Amino acid sequence: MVEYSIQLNSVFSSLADPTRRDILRRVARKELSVSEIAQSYKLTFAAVSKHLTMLEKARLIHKRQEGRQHMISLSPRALKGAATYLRHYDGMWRGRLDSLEHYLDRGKTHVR
Amino acid sequence: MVEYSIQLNSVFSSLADPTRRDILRRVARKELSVSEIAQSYKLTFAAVSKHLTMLEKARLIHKRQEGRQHMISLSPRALKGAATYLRHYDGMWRGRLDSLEHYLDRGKTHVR
DNA sequence: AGAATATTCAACCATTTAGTTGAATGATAA
DNA sequence: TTATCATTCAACTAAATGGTTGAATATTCT
Repeated sequence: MVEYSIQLNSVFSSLADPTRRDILRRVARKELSVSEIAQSYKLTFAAVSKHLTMLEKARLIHKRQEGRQHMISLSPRALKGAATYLRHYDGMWRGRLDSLEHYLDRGKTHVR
Repeated sequence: MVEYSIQLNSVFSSLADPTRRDILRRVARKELSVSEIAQSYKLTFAAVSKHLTMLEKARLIHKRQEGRQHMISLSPRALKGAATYLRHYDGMWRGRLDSLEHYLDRGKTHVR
């Protein structure tokens, strides 16, 4: 709430669902139609369509219409924001990492 | 659903909430008690406590008890999984990026 | 025009989430 | 022991999520 980037909300909630992550993985390799995507899951067409709507709102995919088919491709710009966010924490698991010493220090202060 | 990592679910849903991201940012700088954290938000104590429970389940924070206070610190191991996931897509926004040429190519195939 | 194909919309349901309030637990201080 | 402080639990509500089914829309084929 004290934070700048509202986009991270939709990007991270999109990534929180395994079906959506799987869709991203697949359209990253190759542009696919909605039908081609939907066939891979035990879900209804409508359910997959909803997932795609979410991914599109988060700007993680791009949808273009080709005849009666809607072709989906990855639009990785938004992912970059999330990656940048996480990279921010990169130093943390190198420096004061959850290493053995870390836990040993924890132990000490805990006894205090 | 076709996917390996179940942990990514809880990590990404944790990151989807701006309050939780803000908590992470703050405890990354300095270990803080639950009270100290809660004071910064207009939420009730209980609400913040719930956020912390979520972050702990996602293994993004570590909670240790010191007297009657519970001290919270960042536990960045889990974030690494998310970062690794995103790094997977790193090449994408360098190579076939949403650049001008990309859209021009799109235009061509679209006409076909 | 009519049929078939591809996708979305609308209405609904169950579950989860984010919040509240008030009581309960646990630890320290008087 | 009693009071106080720090935190959580329980019960509740409103909204969001992830799913369904069936109708609606848009495009292409005959």
